[in-house]
Amino acid sequence: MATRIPKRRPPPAAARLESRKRPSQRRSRLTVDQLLEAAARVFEEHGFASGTTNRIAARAGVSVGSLYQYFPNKEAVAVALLERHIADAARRLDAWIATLVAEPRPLGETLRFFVEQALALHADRPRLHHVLFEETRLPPRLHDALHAWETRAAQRLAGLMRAYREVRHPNVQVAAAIALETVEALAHRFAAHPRAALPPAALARELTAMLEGYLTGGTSQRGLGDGEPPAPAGLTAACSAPRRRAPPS
Amino acid sequence: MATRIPKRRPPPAAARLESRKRPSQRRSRLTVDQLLEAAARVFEEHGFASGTTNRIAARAGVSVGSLYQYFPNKEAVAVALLERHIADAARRLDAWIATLVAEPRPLGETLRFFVEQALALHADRPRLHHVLFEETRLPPRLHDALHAWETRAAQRLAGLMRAYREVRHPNVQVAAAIALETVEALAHRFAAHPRAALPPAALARELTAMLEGYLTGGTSQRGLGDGEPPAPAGLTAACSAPRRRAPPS
DNA sequence: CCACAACGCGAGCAATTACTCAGAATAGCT
DNA sequence: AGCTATTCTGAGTAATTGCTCGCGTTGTGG
Repeated sequence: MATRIPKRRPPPAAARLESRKRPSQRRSRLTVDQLLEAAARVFEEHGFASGTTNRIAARAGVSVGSLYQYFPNKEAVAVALLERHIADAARRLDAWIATLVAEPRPLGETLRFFVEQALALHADRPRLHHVLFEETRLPPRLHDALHAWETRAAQRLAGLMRAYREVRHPNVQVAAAIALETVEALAHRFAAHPRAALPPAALARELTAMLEGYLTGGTSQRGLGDGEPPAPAGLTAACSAPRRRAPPS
Repeated sequence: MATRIPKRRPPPAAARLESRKRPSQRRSRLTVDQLLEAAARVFEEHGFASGTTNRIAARAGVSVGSLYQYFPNKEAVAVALLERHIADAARRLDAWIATLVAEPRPLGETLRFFVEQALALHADRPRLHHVLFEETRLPPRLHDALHAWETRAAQRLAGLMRAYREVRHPNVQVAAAIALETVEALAHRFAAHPRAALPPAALARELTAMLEGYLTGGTSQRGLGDGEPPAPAGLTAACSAPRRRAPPS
């Protein structure tokens, strides 16, 4: 079949994309929790398309009817899972930013911590991650939530970076956004398909180095206009280039 | 329904994952081409799960029967599309590496070209890309092909980098792999979901700067054992570090 | 022009799935 | 216990889809 979501029954009912019903008794709250955990496992195992609602219900030890009492449709289950994940990530981000603000550490350590946290966050249940983020068609609301999260994270990271004198990038906001996207993108990619040639430790080390170099380098604000021959035959220049932290002469 | 691929009919036929039949007349070769192009469009529009074989056939102006004469199942269509794409990418990579070897350019320009090519490659039909790479369960054969392509690309890039004296990373092979993965990951990410805050031009510029800094910085081969205070307050060191391509002592 | 092979057709089968509904079971209260 | 709202049940329904098969059409070699 295939995700026939807002189709089929125009007059009767099923168009309500909202939550349908909220569990009020303890029993039902437990049911919802079991359903969500079962859904996570089933999606992990079968993917979104083949992760059928019947399978989810069975795995949770309840009947399909119960599932549809709390979720208007299959997509809503995935969305709930996604929201739960986003909330968790946001909580973690806040926590470690608070830590770093409370007791500052050298830039290198901060970045390394950041990279490792991001990698760890994605290394946990990578298949589920993939199913939820890539296979599921997320509704606009979720898109917005994700965007908001990312913006907030970039701003917080920028704020953190501004505290370091070594960070010389001309536009900290942009630099933070790039750094965040880079880490996210690579974490995503390596969680889904680990590369034997680049084990997690090496990845973390290299990525940290790359970010540190990027943030502390004063490069790239010319760009745009390109041109300008940057050294005769593509050589010589190494550290000789004008920008350094402390101009030698 | 849902990708019921190697199921259902054990004795009769349909288990052959190979190509089934090859078109020999001109007419049939045209049919196959039309089918592939139609499949690309249909997958783009509906995703893999809802991109039904009937729809593909209809879009191609032929009947389903004809589709199944050349493809053993739906998945095979996606795989064919994917193989076509990989071949194309490999061809482009070879072409521009040849160009760069023929007439060398400064590192910055080379990197910028590399970044822009990668971004452009993914910016073309991003939705189709996503469907094929993320929504489709690719068979081991394809996985291997992709891995091979990536390895080859990394090696070629490393070879190219070795020609630049400014490239100071202690392990060019690793550096090239990281650079490649980074560009691929970001290209992928931004093709799928462009960020208004980071338009393509800015992304290309920043990414180029980041890579250049990374490749020309001698940082990162200590790491691993961590600890060791990296200079009083995380600064100074830049190109000053001792390691270069050739181990000093 | 003829016979044979390659190719194309498309109704329809069998499987699979999202989702419903009428009633049974349970919890919470007096 | 008795009563009501909440929760759970699961067989059933309509839709949808991958894929087949028997037959018609077109190309090719002689």
